[in-house]
Amino acid sequence: MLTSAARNAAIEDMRRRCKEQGMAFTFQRQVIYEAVLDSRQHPTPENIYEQVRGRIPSISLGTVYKNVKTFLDTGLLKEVSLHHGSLRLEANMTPHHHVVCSGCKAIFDLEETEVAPLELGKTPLPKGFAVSRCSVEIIGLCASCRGIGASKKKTQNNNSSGASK
Amino acid sequence: MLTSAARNAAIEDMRRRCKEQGMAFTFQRQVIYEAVLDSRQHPTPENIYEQVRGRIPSISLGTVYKNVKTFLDTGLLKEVSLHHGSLRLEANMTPHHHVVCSGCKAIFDLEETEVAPLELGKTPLPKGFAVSRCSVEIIGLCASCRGIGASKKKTQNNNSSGASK
DNA sequence: CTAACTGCAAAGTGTTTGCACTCTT
DNA sequence: AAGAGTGCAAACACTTTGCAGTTAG
Repeated sequence: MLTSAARNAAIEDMRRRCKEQGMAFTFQRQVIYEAVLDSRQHPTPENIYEQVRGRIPSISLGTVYKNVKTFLDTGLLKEVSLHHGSLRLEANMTPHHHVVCSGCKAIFDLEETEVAPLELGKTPLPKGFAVSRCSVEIIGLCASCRGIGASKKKTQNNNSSGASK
Repeated sequence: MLTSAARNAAIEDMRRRCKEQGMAFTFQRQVIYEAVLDSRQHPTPENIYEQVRGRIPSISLGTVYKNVKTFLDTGLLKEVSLHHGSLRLEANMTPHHHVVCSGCKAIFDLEETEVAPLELGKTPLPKGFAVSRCSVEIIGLCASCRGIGASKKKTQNNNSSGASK
């Protein structure tokens, strides 16, 4: 939960960033941003749309998408998973961890034993939550994405299933 | 990488499972499964399709999807991320971890301090990989998904952005 | 006043489904 | 032979794009 002060600070910060980047501070943008801020569950664009419609009935889903994208580029919002958009599969059924490149979305495996085991002893889980497994994601940039310039390059995973066969 | 023996064992295991569940062991299935097995990068259905076409030019993308789904249900394959399908957003830009329910896809946040810090000292990362952050995902079933029967219920995240506002 | 933003609708991807034909068992 | 699986195409869901009208600065 966000304190009222922290919430206001976040909104103020957003207004400032809009100014800085020469983007208009519209009511729609404020309400969309607040919707994510206030959301306990990490919302989908559709969720945001539904919530925002409560305050701006005329808003369109397209506007939500456009602004969400703008916010992601600006660093005002973050996406929870780097792997939405398309299903990624694996045949390795033994528990293991992943190293993922935020540039090209490549995923490298790590044996479970290669990462020090997690200590969940003092971790406050939601009431009634039954843990089945823990997975660690080490996020960063792979060698080649660093090479081509560590920018937001969309080198996009050319993953032709690698050196398979 | 998979040793030839392990690969054969996996394929044999797959054949056995097909028998067990009364599903036909078709050439398409074998080749699709092998494509994932051989893939270093975690492939998308499209990646699999491309690779399989090398051996079965007449295969259709629909067949790949159908069989991938079957394999997921059977436990022969696993999906890397629980959050493909739709973008999930957050405004919390400070590093933190997630508790995710594999039933309803709900995501709960954990402060970074609530999980014991990771030790990456002896972790062998891919050459040249620059870590930017680590995120822990604690996967399991939330109280309500356990309640309704801990099966593969598709209660689907009704996430109306929670008690916001 | 001008550039940027909004709403709407049409176009794109990624994925699922229905159906006739074919193949495993 | 019978049921399951395949290929094809149409249908869907999620996201992006183009455009004319509107608004912030």
